[in-house]
Amino acid sequence: MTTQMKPPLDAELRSFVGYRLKRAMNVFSSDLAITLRPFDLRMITFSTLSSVVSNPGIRQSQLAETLAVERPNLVSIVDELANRDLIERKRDDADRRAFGLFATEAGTALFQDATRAVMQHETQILSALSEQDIETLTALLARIEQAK
Amino acid sequence: MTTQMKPPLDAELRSFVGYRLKRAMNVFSSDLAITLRPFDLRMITFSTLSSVVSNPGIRQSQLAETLAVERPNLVSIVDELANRDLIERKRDDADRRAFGLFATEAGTALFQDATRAVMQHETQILSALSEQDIETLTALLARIEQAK
DNA sequence: CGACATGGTTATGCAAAATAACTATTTTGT
DNA sequence: ACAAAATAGTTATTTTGCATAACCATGTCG
Repeated sequence: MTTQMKPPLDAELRSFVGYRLKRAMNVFSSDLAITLRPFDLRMITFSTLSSVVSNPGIRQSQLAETLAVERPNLVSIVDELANRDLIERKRDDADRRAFGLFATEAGTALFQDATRAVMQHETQILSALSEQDIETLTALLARIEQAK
Repeated sequence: MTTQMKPPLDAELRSFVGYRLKRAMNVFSSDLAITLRPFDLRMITFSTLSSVVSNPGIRQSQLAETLAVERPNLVSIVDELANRDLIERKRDDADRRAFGLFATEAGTALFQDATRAVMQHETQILSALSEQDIETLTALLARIEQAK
């Protein structure tokens, strides 16, 4: 007698790439949240910190644009990081409406530690994929993103 | 003079697959939401309807498990579809705690129309990818999902 | 100078997602 | 057979993410 494998209840949905994308994303992000918890960071605060570390002096409006976050929502995110002295708002003398954002030493250090953890997380969750697979995946995702 | 391409402000983040995944997912899902609007369906109600059409008699608890939705949150989703007479709750005589869910004729019809639209949407948003690419992507996403 | 645009903020609303606690029914263990 | 535990569904509540409108301060342009 052959082993009869009954199809999952979402078999039809699995024919949609969008559904697969969402499922993979859920696994990935809930797992990543756990990785970031020890640093008291969420995905969005990690992303924000990353962009500030890599782009000293970046403005909130640029950040909002970059991370696809509404400006009003970015305020509390920046507040949170600033209150923890991980980043600083410095008034821009040339345009006194704007702030330049800068990571503090503590912010840079935390970011480096968190980055190591995130990289470890990625290699762990992607352990079933080869380097080549990951490049392929990245390229395919980029093409979807550009399809906008 | 060579054209100088300055790196995007999220260049570092783009080295993370998780970030790419999220960005691609955002494009995909906000676009899909527009596709579903004419049918007055959201991603989750479409998914629910799909599972009910494909699995007549499925229970809410199975549905919640399948779609990775908390049971309490599924109640209002099922309510919504039931109020629109797209699905029906029928008491299970064998286990009178449970309901079996069934799509009505109208529900099945709407689902078929919506499915056509979603399939069209997918071919459109994935138009830059070959059949082979899509299969590859699907397989890679499945492996991430299983990495749980 | 006055009109308009831009950077940041506040307030607010809405929907998604999670948790606790409850009723009704079924299953389990002795 | 019966008490205890488990399961199906529900209600109520909270938290969070995401979006919009309206506002202040500053800068730009006619």
